[in-house]
Amino acid sequence: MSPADDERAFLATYDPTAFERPSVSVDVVILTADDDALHALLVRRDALPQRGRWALPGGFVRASESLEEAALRVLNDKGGLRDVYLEQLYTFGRPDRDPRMRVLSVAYVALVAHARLPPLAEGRALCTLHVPWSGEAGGPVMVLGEGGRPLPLAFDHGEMLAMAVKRLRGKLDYTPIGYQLLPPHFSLRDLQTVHETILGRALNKDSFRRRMLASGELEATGEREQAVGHRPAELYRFVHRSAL
Amino acid sequence: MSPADDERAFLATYDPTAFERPSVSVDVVILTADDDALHALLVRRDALPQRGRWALPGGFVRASESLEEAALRVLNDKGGLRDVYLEQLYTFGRPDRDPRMRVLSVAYVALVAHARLPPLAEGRALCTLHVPWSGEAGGPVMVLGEGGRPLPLAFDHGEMLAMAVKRLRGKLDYTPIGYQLLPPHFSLRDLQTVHETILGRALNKDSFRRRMLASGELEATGEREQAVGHRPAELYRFVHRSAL
DNA sequence: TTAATAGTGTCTCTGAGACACTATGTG
DNA sequence: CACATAGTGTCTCAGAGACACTATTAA
Repeated sequence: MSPADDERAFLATYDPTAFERPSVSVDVVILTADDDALHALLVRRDALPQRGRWALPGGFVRASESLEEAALRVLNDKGGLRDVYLEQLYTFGRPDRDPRMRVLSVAYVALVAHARLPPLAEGRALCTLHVPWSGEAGGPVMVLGEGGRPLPLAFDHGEMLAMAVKRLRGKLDYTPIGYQLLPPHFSLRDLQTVHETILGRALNKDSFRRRMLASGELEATGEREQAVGHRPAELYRFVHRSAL
Repeated sequence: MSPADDERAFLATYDPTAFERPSVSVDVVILTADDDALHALLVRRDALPQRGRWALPGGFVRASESLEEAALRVLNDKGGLRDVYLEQLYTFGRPDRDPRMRVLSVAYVALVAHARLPPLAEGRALCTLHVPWSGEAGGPVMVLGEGGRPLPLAFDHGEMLAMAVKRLRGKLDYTPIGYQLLPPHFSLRDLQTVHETILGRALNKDSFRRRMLASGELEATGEREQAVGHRPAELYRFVHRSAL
């Protein structure tokens, strides 16, 4: 019998139920920047468990789809979002993280320009993130709702939000990823504000300009800001570096 | 009925089989540096599927254990290793990545000093990694066995190895994580060699020394190298920074 | 004209690379 | 002694911060 026949014969008799299997979901941290603050799209749970608490949009992974496809589906179904930056974050697997049963959750981060967010359906909200630590130290984050009150988060979704911010801060050191949170054309000031919002600290204007322009990833569009009460800034777009 | 009662009543009637569930495994990239090269501990599969190919040590996640506990169990059972650096890497979930059934795999990276590796059991090997790309560009890696011949890898384990190297290279820019691959006391030359091995390029000696000593994470032990044919280097140990 | 921000030119400071020089072990 | 590598002192260069100065728009 050839090795290929071996494989076929084996697979025909294999029992896939021999090991206990957990449920697997994806949860997506959908981040936006506006008004000098980071916001995340959260969904109020109206089903048990954890009814009334706020959760990241998520869903169970279907048998035929990859993890990333599941995350894209969640983005589309729960946020009405397509073609956004999406990156796998971390997989959470504490046995007791969901009281119903064993559920692993693969967390993703998505970045969306504020203007691209469709109107929010009932039970959804853009909640403001408060990050009380600097750099990539990590730690808990607080999420404020409409009235500025802290919102109770479901499951370990607070951890996921915190890790998303941490990851983003790390990436910003070597990637101008902030443009994912801006419209296609933006001023350098806009970009700096986004970076400052993510990092939670002020940046040096001159140095920021120099770094961004030297990166070769920005291209002047020739357009300028409209109707601002001062000298309008030139608008730039992002271009992907040809080779490094 | 109180919210807490609601939760209890709900959980009592919840059907955990309502969604299809994949199997979940952990695979651990156990890395070591020796002879100016990175090595990974691989296991030759003698069961189907993919019999004869080389795989990362791994195992299915049990119902009662967290992902990290599963990875620690794999380290102990398949590598005889305890108290090593361990970090979650990425979760691989292509629906067809295992021909038996849907298996998600949460990959971990472990770093082990070469001297701490116990003798290898039958069917295990320390295989040399060849990384044909520089920086964090990413790309495929080649794994060489005893005779220097490329080994066929099982499933998507080549991707896991490549991502482990990529992650490690990224971390090295801001963490002297290389000490995890060295004995407790080591010379600066040893540390530099490890960093060069991981990065795949030569580093400036003076600058490396300055950076390491300035980081505040190294402490001179007062000991020196023994029986080298030249001036012996001072040995250092790592200390965890108190505050940043 | 004034207010406000965009954008530039330049000085300084710091960290990395380069390199020469000294120190200290073995044979 | 020669030799090899550890470790230091110092020059140069590049990038970041600081800051003053010019440019350009709306009101």
